[in-house]
Amino acid sequence: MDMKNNIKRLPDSELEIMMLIWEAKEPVSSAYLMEKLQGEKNWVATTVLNFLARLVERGFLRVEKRGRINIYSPLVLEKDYIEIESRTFLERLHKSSLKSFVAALYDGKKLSNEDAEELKNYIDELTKPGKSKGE
Amino acid sequence: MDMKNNIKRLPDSELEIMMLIWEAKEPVSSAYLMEKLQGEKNWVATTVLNFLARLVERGFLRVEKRGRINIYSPLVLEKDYIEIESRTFLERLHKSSLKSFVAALYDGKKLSNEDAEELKNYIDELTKPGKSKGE
DNA sequence: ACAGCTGTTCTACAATTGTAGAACAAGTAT
DNA sequence: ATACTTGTTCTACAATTGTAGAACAGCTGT
Repeated sequence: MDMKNNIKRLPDSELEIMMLIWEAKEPVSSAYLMEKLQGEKNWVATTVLNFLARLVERGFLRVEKRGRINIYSPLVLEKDYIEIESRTFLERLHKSSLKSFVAALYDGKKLSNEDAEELKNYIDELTKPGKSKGE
Repeated sequence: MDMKNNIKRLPDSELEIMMLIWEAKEPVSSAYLMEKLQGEKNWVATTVLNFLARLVERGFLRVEKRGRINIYSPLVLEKDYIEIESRTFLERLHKSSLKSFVAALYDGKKLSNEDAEELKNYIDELTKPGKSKGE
């Protein structure tokens, strides 16, 4: 119940692997990952396998041998990891100001008015009284 | 005019230094930085000086010798760096969905209703027709 | 002019990360 | 049973990052 606290930031490559595994919604084999990485990254098998091994060491993955092949499943929840990373990112680069974050994107023209609208509606939902999520 | 394109992500420590320099709004000495880092980090002088040297190599800082001491000024705009990092972060962890980002913070209870309100008002401003900044 | 002091630059080194060859082990085909 | 194939584990190594001692250079006080 405090496993969530010692989640440490992952290096880029390992995060990329984790994202694919989380996305899969179920335990995956390295073959599945190689498949998904087609075109994207041109990592040879051992490279990917090494990242997977490191993720296991870090406690991010659990590996289960099914015959000769390895099946990996996440031990850290995507939600938890993303939440922590998002918070620390906001803290480090925006002094925890979400407004500053949004402003940065908007200034860079990377946030369209449509995105802004969507977000506004979403926030409206969140802040609508009576709508207290969690229970 | 394309210096902005080869901005590369900084390692944590160097970013921390850059943030202080940007915040200063004017060229600073290493002494000033040591001052600011008091309590925060317990880096000895050479450590900080080394980070500064690396930032100069990377093209993030310009150094000007004033007598025996070094005065550093940013060559990369805070705005540009933050914008790029924010965009890539959103891309990598949230598939570019700002809504997903906000949801992560809110779920983690790290986004208070006040913050949400503030952001909503801000977005209202942004999307208010006629208010097209930039031209 | 000389000895100290102090900011700067060089050099060093361990840990981490990206990347992959070498070696190995467990099925598979014959 | 034997050789082949193929996923896995070991080992390796260069580049990057965090961290700082050693050496150096320019004031400063006497």
